[in-house]
Amino acid sequence: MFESEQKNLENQIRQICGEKELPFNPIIWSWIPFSGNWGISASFFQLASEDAKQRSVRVNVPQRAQEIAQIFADEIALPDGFERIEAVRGYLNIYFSTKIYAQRVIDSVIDERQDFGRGERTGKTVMVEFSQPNTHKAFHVGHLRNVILGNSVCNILDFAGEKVVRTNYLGDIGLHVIKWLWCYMKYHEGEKPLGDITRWMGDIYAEATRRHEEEPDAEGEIRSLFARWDRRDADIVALWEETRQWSLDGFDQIYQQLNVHFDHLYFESDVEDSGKEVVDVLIEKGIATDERPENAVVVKLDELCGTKEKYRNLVVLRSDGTSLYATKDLSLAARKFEDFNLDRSIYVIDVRQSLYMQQIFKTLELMNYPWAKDCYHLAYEIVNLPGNVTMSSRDGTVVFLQDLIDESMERALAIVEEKNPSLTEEEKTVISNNVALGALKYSMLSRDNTKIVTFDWAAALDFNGQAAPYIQYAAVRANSILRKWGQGLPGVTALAYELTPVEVELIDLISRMPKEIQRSAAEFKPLFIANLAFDLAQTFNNFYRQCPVLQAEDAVRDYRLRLAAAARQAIVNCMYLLGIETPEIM
RNA sequence: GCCCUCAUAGCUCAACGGAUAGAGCACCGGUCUUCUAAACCGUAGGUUGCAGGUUCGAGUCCUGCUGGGGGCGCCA
Repeated sequence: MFESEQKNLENQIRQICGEKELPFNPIIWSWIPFSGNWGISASFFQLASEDAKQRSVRVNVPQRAQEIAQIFADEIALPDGFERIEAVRGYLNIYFSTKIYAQRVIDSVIDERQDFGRGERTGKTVMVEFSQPNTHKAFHVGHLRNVILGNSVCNILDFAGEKVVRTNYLGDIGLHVIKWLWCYMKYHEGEKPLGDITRWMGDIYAEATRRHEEEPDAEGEIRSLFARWDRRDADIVALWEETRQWSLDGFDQIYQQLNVHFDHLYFESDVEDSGKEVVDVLIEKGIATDERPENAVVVKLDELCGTKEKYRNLVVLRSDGTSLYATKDLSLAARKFEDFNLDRSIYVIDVRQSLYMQQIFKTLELMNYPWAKDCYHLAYEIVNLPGNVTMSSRDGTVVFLQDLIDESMERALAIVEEKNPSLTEEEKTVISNNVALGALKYSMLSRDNTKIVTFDWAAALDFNGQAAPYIQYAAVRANSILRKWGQGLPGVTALAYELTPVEVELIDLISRMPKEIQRSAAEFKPLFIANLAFDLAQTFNNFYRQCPVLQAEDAVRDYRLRLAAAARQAIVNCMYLLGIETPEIM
């Protein structure tokens, strides 16, 4: 928000460096880290160190940095909007005139509302592929992190200025589907899903797996069904299409609950044939080695790249000529760029597939696709159970998504009933929905992508502390002041009193939002936004306690009303980026 | 064997290579006659796994080690 002022200061520093024959480095501005001090800061240790090297003298760097900082503190002509400049221990601290900047921050939030924090359009298009569920299977908590992370990253990239294509890639073919069809035809012929479709589909899949192990004839029956599928027997294809649609409807139910949408869907079945064509090309170009029928078709990456045990070998086609995940991924990658003229292609896939992703990207590079370098694997750690146990449907350890949501909603509802019994049933439902899902999402987004999330019921259902409900509640409190005020927000109000430290801190935090969004987008880390949202909420709660709004004299009241509105908006915007809704009341 | 990743307060986690390593939970004690107490305040808690290195400066970067997790040709 302070770019032009920063530029001005940088230019002055550059000029002074010239005059004093000092080397010039690009200035890295950061916030003054002491609460209650609002302004920007830069350090001059590096400059001092380089200066000494250039002149081949030994200096005490911190001391010299302080001297240099002092030079700038003396020479710089403060631009409008700054009230103080000082050199402190090698740092140059430049303090905002709160009068001017506080107002600029508040005014622009109120003016831009839900767009506050948006970056300039970059004109770039980025595709984010996430979720990637298998049809005919269940959806459990292990799948949740991907959806929540992918969705949030999409929101953030969009807000940061890119055009985002939200894409899902559905595993609608393969052995798991045949197994499901086999079990359905044999034991559930004619049945149709009711209610929780995905659960129903998942139950049949679990049954199929069990029967497959238990029944001696199963293996043969499944194999012959696979053969019929391979021939594209009309009745099998018809059943596949019908049952696949059930799964898709079930996923829609889930995505709707999670408030996640996709702009485009790809299906494995769509890229299977084209994938085999890609493999032919690979063989033709000598990139892939065809060792059929004894062995598979393999891209020997280490051999081709001259690396040792780095990329290993990528199998791109089975020895019987059927396709693999890699077969399809290779053609899908190209198709994405053709279909949407992308600048970048992001894959949100868990960290266990890191090597595989590198293999795919490397193979694309060997095929000389110029966009191969624009593919990026956004790896995240998985969700485990306590004791570092990975959820597995085989072991029956999975926590079904719907169970979690239901339980969470129930608890949230009980708390709303207790805190606010006078609300209508509809209001209570909306609130418990926002609170329950918010808590769930926040718990996954507020830790780094590289950290394993340990799922346990108590933690998932804990609405206290650094969690979404705390943040939502802060926004609700702000809203409550505004509602009680009962009139439109006062117009632009000049600051007519000395801001208290907590007010300055709150405004400071609000002003950081645009930068945090850019940083978060650059690193694909919703965590930064999650942290900012919490800081905002915490500071707002302090403000709420320390600074009376409606009781204050008119000028103060008007200013604080606007500040409360701005703080609320900033919190709501952060939460939106996390895919979390903030209720009006709770 | 090779590669990736994680290790910070009792627990769960933060901390753009910078100033005094911070929150939450849990524990103990306090705060509703004032805009919703789903809140706030206070006390306590640390050799950032170990050893080197780079740097003016390292929880952060590099190397090695220890320990946990993951991955390494016909699963997705």
